[in-house]
Amino acid sequence: MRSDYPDRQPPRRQVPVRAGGTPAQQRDLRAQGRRTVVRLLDAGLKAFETIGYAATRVDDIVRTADTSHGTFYLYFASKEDLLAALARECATEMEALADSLGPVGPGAEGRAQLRTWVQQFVEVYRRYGPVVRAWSESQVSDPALARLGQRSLRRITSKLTDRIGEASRPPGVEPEAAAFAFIGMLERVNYFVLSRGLPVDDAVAVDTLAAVLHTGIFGGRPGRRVPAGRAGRR
Amino acid sequence: MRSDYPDRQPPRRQVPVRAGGTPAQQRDLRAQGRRTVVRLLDAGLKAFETIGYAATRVDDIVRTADTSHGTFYLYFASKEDLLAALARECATEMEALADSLGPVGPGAEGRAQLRTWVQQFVEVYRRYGPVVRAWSESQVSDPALARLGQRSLRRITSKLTDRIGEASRPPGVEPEAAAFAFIGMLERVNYFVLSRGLPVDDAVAVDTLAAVLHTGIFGGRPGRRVPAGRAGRR
Amino acid sequence: MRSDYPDRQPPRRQVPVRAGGTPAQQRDLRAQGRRTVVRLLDAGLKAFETIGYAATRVDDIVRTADTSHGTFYLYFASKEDLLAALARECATEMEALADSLGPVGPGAEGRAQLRTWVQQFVEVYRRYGPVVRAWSESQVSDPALARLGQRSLRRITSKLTDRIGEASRPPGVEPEAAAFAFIGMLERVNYFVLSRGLPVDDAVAVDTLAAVLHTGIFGGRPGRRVPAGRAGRR
Amino acid sequence: MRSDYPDRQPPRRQVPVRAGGTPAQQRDLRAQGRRTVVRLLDAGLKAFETIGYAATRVDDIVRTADTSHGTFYLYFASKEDLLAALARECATEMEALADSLGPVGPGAEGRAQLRTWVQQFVEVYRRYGPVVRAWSESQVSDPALARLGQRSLRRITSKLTDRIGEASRPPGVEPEAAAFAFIGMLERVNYFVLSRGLPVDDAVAVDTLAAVLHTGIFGGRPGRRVPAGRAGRR
DNA sequence: GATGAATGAGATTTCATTCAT
DNA sequence: TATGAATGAAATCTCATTCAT
Repeated sequence: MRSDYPDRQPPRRQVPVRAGGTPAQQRDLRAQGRRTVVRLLDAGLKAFETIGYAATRVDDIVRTADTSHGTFYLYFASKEDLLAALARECATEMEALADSLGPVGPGAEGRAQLRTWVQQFVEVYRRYGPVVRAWSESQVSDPALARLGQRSLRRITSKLTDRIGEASRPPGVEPEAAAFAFIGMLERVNYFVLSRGLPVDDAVAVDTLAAVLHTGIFGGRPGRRVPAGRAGRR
Repeated sequence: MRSDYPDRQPPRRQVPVRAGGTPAQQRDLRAQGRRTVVRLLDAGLKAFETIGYAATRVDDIVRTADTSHGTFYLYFASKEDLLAALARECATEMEALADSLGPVGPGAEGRAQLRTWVQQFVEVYRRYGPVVRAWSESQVSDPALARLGQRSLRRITSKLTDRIGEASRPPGVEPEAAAFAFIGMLERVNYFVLSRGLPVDDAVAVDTLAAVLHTGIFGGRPGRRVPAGRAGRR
Repeated sequence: MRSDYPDRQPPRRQVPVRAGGTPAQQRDLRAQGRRTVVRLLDAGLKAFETIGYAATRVDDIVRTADTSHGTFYLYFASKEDLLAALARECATEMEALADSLGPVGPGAEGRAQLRTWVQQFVEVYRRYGPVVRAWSESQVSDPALARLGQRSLRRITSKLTDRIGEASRPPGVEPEAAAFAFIGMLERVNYFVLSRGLPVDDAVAVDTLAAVLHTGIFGGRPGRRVPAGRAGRR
Repeated sequence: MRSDYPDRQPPRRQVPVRAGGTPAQQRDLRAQGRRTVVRLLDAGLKAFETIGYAATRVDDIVRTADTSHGTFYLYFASKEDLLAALARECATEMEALADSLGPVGPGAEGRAQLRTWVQQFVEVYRRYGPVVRAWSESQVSDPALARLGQRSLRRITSKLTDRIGEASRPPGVEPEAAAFAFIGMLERVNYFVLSRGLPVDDAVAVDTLAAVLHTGIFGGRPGRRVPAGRAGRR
């Protein structure tokens, strides 16, 4: 068995609004236009994923979307404008996710809830990882976009800070710092697993994350510890 | 009191070798040349810190270093070559740091050792953060440089994996995944604190990180937990 | 008193033919089509007025005309084709105006006639100024259109040259050069007043122009001169 | 005899400062760089002259200056930036010219002075005509540049307004409107003569302008009028 | 050793015009 | 008749790198 937990029904997440960028928002699109927007968004996300935001050329995006440069600029003002459109989608999902986290108790149930939440984070991140990274790196020059990122992060960590504050956490754990540790750990592990080929099974990663967060931050009772040396590397 | 631990004497770290890039290594530099190399390395690091590796132009570097384009190429073959030179410095420090981590016991002493180590990580990261990030993003095209990054990361996580495997960790914590969680959490929190203006005191962040890692990964006994709601947000 | 002259009945000018461009002339339009042509012509004139012919985009025109790119090309072959349509209207009016100038005597009556003519020029220019300017700048690539402009100008100046030649002008005034001075002065002053916000009342400008032209070109007797310093700046 | 006036010694005009655009002003150029700036300014002026500001491509300029696109942007931020550099030169000359106009008396001497001034205007315009025209058309988007144009025009017409106000001008001539008529007439006639191939000899044009301005605006006594019909077209 | 100048390949962006509905 | 979508040629602009002094 790869995971200590049974699979849970993931709550259905609503389809994100696939809106275009600045130029597209100044007129209303018909079906064909909306399809093109979606193709461009998908192509952009894929290119950011594959070669990174900075290295992506508009040319890479339009080639993947099977359209022309002219068309790209019909819907987006620039590469950064497309990133912004994706970022808005991502922010919506991330904030909904943050809002869905309930109190985390110290027992097995709390841990299971945490694990479910981590699992959902993984799913969102699997889609929007490159956006999150371009965002968190100083790679955006548009201040509005940077602010959107700050606000989103703040909103998520603020919710986490509250939940951590409610729990009977280990001594030395300051809630706000812990909130950033929480989200930072999730982000990086997902990045390593998804993009950098960390050879760890998804479910194992989720279990580990949930366990570390629960015990290390929320004061979860670990139960009987694994004796040293058992269940070693891979 | 901001920190649970007394300040410890940070072990003296050796001064890194400030070598130039490929062109500089093919001849031997006099004092003036060596000074120019150092100015360029510092300027590069600063620029990467401020505007990110991808957005940094050679022009930004030479302006900060108060020198010229021509001079830059006298010592470095390219922007990436300068990154590589910084990366070699960084790798040296990071690997030395990895090697310095001894076994981490479940008691107060283990936790103190962990905290010292985290503190040292913070110091190295404060200097080389931008290099680490450029490295971890898919922002390098030189395979040798990419390999250097992979190797360094692997060497650190492998050491961490060993130390985690030795400890009697909480159930669900798989050592290798936990090693990545460990390093990822450190990296991101430092990034947030140093570059993104996370309003958390350094010492508090270090305490929190040490506490989470010790309890959540190394099976540290937390002692009496902080009751819920106490010592809340800032 | 703002003007030295009573208002005169401006002679009724016929409504210009609002024909479309090349594509429109190859079929016959129904009422709806004709309305669209008029909307496009007006929108074009307005855009040329506001941002200049060169800077005007087809998009500016169709947005103002509240129609689409596709529709534009249903009636005009290009932006220049629309300019040509406006230019034909303008040429018709300008040449009719030129033909309407009778001999200008040196007395008060000659001056009044001149003033009336200047007034009519103002009215035509108020409408077609941007066309005249696009025309006079080397901004047209269509040779036929350029020729139309040359011919119109020539026809007007030739008429003026004749009228000036008939008059007993001041020494040094060569009729043809004076004709260009005449029309150039009118054009620029109107441009300054209408487009560049020259803070001079219309009637005052017309009076001044008529006075300068009459005395300076047609040898008009000024009567008693205004003593220096009187009726100074605004 | 082509002109009614003997040639006068034109007052030596100082060489204009040939400064580069925004990028060039942020560093100091050496001799080679300054030479390149001059080549680009000259090439730009020539291209604006030949094909008009709007139609000129940066490519036309660099081809004439025998250099590369890259070099162009080393010294100018854009085509408009080069226009601005030329405009600053032009404004300097025009304002100096405006300042040099003394009181214009009604006799032969006043007329001669006016003629000399007109002659100098012709010379400046011969050089900067295209700049003046690009300026006066709504062809600039940079507000600072537009303001420079307004200010220059205002400064010139304000000086002219004063001089006209001092003179005992014909009735109906309002000084400020007349100042615009003055400058507008000069500008357009020069434009027709220089760029549109008006077949009038330079000196004849200058004579005519001086005569019209002197008699029509400054109340100059024309002396014996030329009888109608004499000295007709060409 | 140092520098400013120059380059040109390649990226971004614009926009007149055509097309499919 | 009308339209929004699409196109691609051509323009603008950037910037790592080389060169001449």
